[in-house]
Amino acid sequence: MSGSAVSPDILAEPAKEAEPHLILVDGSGYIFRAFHALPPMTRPDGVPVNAVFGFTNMLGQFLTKHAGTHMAVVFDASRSTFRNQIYDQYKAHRPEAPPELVPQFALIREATAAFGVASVELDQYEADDLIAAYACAFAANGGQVTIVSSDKDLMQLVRPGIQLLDPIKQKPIREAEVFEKFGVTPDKVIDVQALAGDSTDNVPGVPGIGIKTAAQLINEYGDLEGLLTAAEQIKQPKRREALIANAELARISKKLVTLDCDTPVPQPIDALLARPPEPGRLAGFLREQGFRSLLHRMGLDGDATPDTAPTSRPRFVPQLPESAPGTTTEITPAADEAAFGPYETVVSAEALAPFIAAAREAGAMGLDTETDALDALRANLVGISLAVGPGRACYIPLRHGPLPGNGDMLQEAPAAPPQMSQDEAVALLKPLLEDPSVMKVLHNAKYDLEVLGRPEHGGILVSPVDDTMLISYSMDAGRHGHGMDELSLRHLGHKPISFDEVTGTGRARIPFTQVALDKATAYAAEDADVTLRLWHALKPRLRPNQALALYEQVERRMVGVLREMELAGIKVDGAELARIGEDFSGRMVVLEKEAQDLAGRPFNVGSPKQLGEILFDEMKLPGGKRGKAGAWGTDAAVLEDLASRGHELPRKVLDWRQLAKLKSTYVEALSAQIDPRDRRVHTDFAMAITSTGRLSSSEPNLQNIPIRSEEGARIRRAFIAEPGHVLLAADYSQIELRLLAHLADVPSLREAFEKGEDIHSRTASDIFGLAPDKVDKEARRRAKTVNFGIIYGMSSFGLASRLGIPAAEARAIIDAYFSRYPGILEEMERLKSEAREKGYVMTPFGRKLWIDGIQAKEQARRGNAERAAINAPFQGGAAEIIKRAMVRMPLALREAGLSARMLLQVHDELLFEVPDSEIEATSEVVRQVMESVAELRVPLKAEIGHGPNWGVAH
DNA sequence: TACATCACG
DNA sequence: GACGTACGTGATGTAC
Repeated sequence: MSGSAVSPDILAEPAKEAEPHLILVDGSGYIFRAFHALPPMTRPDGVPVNAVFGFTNMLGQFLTKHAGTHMAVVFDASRSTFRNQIYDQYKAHRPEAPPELVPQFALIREATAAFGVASVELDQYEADDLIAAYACAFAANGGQVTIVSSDKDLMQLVRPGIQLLDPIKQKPIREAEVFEKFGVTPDKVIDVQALAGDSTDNVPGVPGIGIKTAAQLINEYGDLEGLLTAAEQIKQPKRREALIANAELARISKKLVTLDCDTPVPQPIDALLARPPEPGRLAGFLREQGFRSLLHRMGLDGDATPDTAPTSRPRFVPQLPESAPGTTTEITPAADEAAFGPYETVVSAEALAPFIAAAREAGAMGLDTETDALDALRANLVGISLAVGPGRACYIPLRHGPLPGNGDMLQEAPAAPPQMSQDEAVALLKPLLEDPSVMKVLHNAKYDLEVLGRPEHGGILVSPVDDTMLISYSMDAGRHGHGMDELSLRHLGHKPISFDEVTGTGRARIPFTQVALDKATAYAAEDADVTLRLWHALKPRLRPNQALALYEQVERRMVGVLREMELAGIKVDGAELARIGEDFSGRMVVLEKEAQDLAGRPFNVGSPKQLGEILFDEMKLPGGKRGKAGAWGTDAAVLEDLASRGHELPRKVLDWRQLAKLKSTYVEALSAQIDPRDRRVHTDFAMAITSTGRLSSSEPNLQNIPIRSEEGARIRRAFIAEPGHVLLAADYSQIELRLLAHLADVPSLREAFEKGEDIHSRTASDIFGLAPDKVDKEARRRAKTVNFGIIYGMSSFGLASRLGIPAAEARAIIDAYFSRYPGILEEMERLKSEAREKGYVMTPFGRKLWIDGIQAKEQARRGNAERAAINAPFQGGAAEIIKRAMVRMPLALREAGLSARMLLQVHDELLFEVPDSEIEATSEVVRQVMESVAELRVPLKAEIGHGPNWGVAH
């Protein structure tokens, strides 16, 4: 694909997306623990529910702390399994399930579903067998697997990619822990169990041999068969006799304890994809069971949980309501209020080791990188900071140079301070940063992951990752900014040292490489410390705010997807841009001269102020309006109006402005952004800027490349595909209007979308009372304006000014619209009152969007907020849909064996670079993913085109 | 640095 | 009776 023609150090890395992670919960373990740990409880109707309560509580707790890309709770389906055919005594003395537990099994499956988690079970197989099958398959495909169980029988599955998590101790069980328990490596566990047997499961084993002896024998003879073959030579007579006499029993035992990776599975792995919880279903379930305390604890018992005051901190949810008062897991004051610094500057492996050990011990760490630029694709790594607990953080400088200013011309050049080499630091840190059992917490992870993933920085693929910026954004979009300093002040009551304080500003700013190590450490280590503390403060809020699924399944997965897109960039034909620029320059010279001749004097055509004075003071043209600064308004609408009245000057200025805009922004600035290494431009997608859930794009902004005018389209045609490739553009058709038809459930609009009709023509027919074949261009144009205006909360005044018609006429059109489309007016009113009462509105997928100013006393400000509230669910819902498509796209393409790269997202459009031979297949995969990503009352439709450049693809 | 303007969805 | 009037972004040039 196109990568072959570009610089390998940028693009050589294969597409890697958010790390697949499967969590398998051993349901039976949870159930029996809950049942025996809790006193009897019944619902009002007498159904026993203590196990249901305990299970629900434990699963809820678990989900506040863990999430994977895939997840399932695995249950035992029946008492009788294939093992009873091998050995009829297997688990024979297990008592029947207590009668009070029996009716709870079904409710527990219901609870699982209410959390949006898959249940898995299969007749004739134990949960352990299914766990083995899924774990093996998932790990074999390169995924990470966590099995939540304390069942030692599962320890045989531990290997790279598969670990156990003890649900009681919350402790990972890996090879070291298995060895501690069985005295052998995980792959030999079944041989040890075959010899030692298991009285609780009635696995016979060899009498007289326990785990210790078994481990010793297996380590000596390799495996069970090796041992049985050599049994004759064993010195101890008793042991020898026992082994010879019970060889067959040992073989049967091995079969009983062996978990077969080839066990049939009842559902494909895809069915285990972590799903968003269904809004209301969990609350409904909890209410049905009468679990009021859980409703409350999960924040499902009323309206929005108000944000905490700026300096107070959210608390962890107590682990169990039954635990004695005061024994909850709230942050202790000591840990909570640890000082921010002093921090350690680490310049040796010896000094780094305790931090690495502490990170592994804690299972989570804060991470931050310092660089010498903001552009992640060019920046050099200057240092790394780690945090392992509140106040426990360090900075590892790597590329700090000598301090400026203290060099003496007569002496030798000043030396750089002693530091670890990057190679040494990477060698020590890479295993930790890639360790699936240690959570790495970053703020704006995309940036650091881009820096650390570059080959010259060790190609570190940090995983797993949490991002405090995205955690905050998932809950609080529109409410405030999500920069670290702001969140620290808001949630930790602490103002971190600012970057400007460390490097200076303006001309005096020095690169981070020139910052003295003590200052650099105070700043950098604090950022890692703050990040980790923010994680502790914010992550537990996700579930009670119903934002966990959004974060885990959408926002967090977008990090890797966007990283790949930014890395890929898009090729721009610089020579073509230069030709366009020449053409525009020549025409601007002519227009400028003509404008000045018409004005009667020279003036700066680019100055709205001078233009206003000429038009309204000197030429005395009518219709001038002053802006808030007292200057005449001269924007395009004003100039168009003047031009339509026959004045020549405004047209010249309009034409000049268009060319000036295109030339400065899209010819000159864009050309300067082309990376000489690959002749591509690499944008930076901001994930937590907008108030609606949209992305934004900057440096350069590739979401506002011209298209509407012919001059603009020339620019777009300078975005090209590599040789042998095309650009493929896929647009969601009318996505916001589809959301309107869905949300307000408008019959006529729904029908038009079902039938694939032109929606604006349908609206024209409906509101102007025209037969479908009588709808002309003008009627359609007006209907289109109304359709979009509705989504923006437009008033009759606004419609009148857009259409150039009297306000009364506009009023009549809007009235016709609302009466012909019942439900829309109600929906608009509902959104306004929801915003007023709760402070936020919701997208159809459950993202809360906070509306700033909705309570304002000033009518103007409040009006703005009300229109924002009306628009937010549509804009935000559309953003949600395309993000879901984006996180599914890389896997879908890979599974289809396609090498297309996703390059850009422009709100309702995805742009791909596709090998010529894969155009058709890619189109189908893209269409399938985009159209199936949400189930609305109307179909989703993607329109797809392709060509050698972006203009043609569209 | 604030404002006006205009490129996009 | 006055007020303001279609949502969301980012980049540029002018003027202060």
